[in-house]
Amino acid sequence: MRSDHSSPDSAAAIRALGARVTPARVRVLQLLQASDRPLSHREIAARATDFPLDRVTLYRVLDWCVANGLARRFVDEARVARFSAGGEADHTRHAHFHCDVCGRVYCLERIAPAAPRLPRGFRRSLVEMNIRGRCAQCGKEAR
Amino acid sequence: MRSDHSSPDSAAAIRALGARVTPARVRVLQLLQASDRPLSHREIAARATDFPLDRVTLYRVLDWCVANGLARRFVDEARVARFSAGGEADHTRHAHFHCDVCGRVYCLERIAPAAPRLPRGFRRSLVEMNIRGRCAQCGKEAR
DNA sequence: GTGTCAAATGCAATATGGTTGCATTTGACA
DNA sequence: TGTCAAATGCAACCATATTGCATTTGACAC
Repeated sequence: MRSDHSSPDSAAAIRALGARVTPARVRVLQLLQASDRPLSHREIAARATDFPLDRVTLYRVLDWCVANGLARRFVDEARVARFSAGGEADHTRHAHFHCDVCGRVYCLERIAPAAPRLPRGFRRSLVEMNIRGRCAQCGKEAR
Repeated sequence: MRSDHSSPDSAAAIRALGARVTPARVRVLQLLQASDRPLSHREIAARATDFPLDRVTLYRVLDWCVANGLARRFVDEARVARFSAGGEADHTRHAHFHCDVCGRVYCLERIAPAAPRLPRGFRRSLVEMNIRGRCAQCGKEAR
C-alpha cells in the first residue's frame, strides 16, 4: 500500500514501454483501468477535475495509449470516441453493448465474436461485435 | 424503360410511404441504391453534382430515409456516418467490412452475426458485426 | 544536486461533421 | 388554380477532434 493515490500498475505499465511517466498519462490510465466500461473524452475530463488536464493533452495521451496497446478506442453510435484500458487484443475478444437510452457502453466479457470466413482477397485484422438495445439499469427505470 | 434518368423504384418507394416525392429524396435514394457499399454524406454530395442539393437538405433527407426504413445508418472508425439503401433489418442480417487502408465499407452479404445471449436485464434491439482489415482491392495494389 | 535535451504539455487557431431556427418554396390534393 | 403543410435553403451555431508552435518537464549524465 502506498500513501499517495497513484496506482503503481499504471506507472509501471508506462515505464515498461520505455516511455516517460507523466502525471497526465498515469492519471488517465488509472481512470480507464478503474472503469468497468469504456469512457469518452468528456467523461474522462469530468473525472479528472482533481488534476489540471488540457483538452489537447488528453487527446494526445489517449492516442498514445492506443498506439502503445495500453488502451482500445472505438466509436459509438453518437459518433463519439470511447476508450477503455487494455489493448486491441483484449477488447476484440468480447462484444460491446451500447444502450440506446443512456448511451453507456458495456463490455460483455462472456460474449466472444466468432471470426468468420471472408471473401477472396480480404484480410482481417480484427472483428468487433456491437449489440444495441436497453441496458439493465434503463430497463429498471422504465417500469 | 423511361426516357429520363429517374428510377421508378425509388419514387415508388417514397410514394408508398404516403410521403412527398421530392427531387432530393428521389436522387439520394437512387444514389444509395446504385452503390454496392455504404456512402458518407460527403460521398453522396460528391455524386450529386448534377443536382442542386443543400448540405442541410441532404442531412435531412438521409435522416428521413433512415427513420422510414429506406436506408440504414452507421458510424465508421473515422467517426463519419455512412448510409446504405435498405432498412435496419436488411443490414443487421449481414456483417460489414471496413478497410483500414482505403476506408471503404463493404457489405458481406454472406456473413450473418449470431445473436448472443445477454446478461440479465439487458434487451437487444440489434446486433452488428464489423470486421476490419485490408480489402481485396488494397491488397492487390500493395504487392 | 545541476545541466541538458528530446519528449510532453498548454494554448490558440483551425478543421470536420452535424444540427437548429426561421423564412421561402413546392408537392399533393381539393 | 388555390391552398397549406411538408420540404427546402440559408445562416448561424455546436461538438468533437486536430495542428502549429512556444514553453515546460521527466529522465539521464555528470
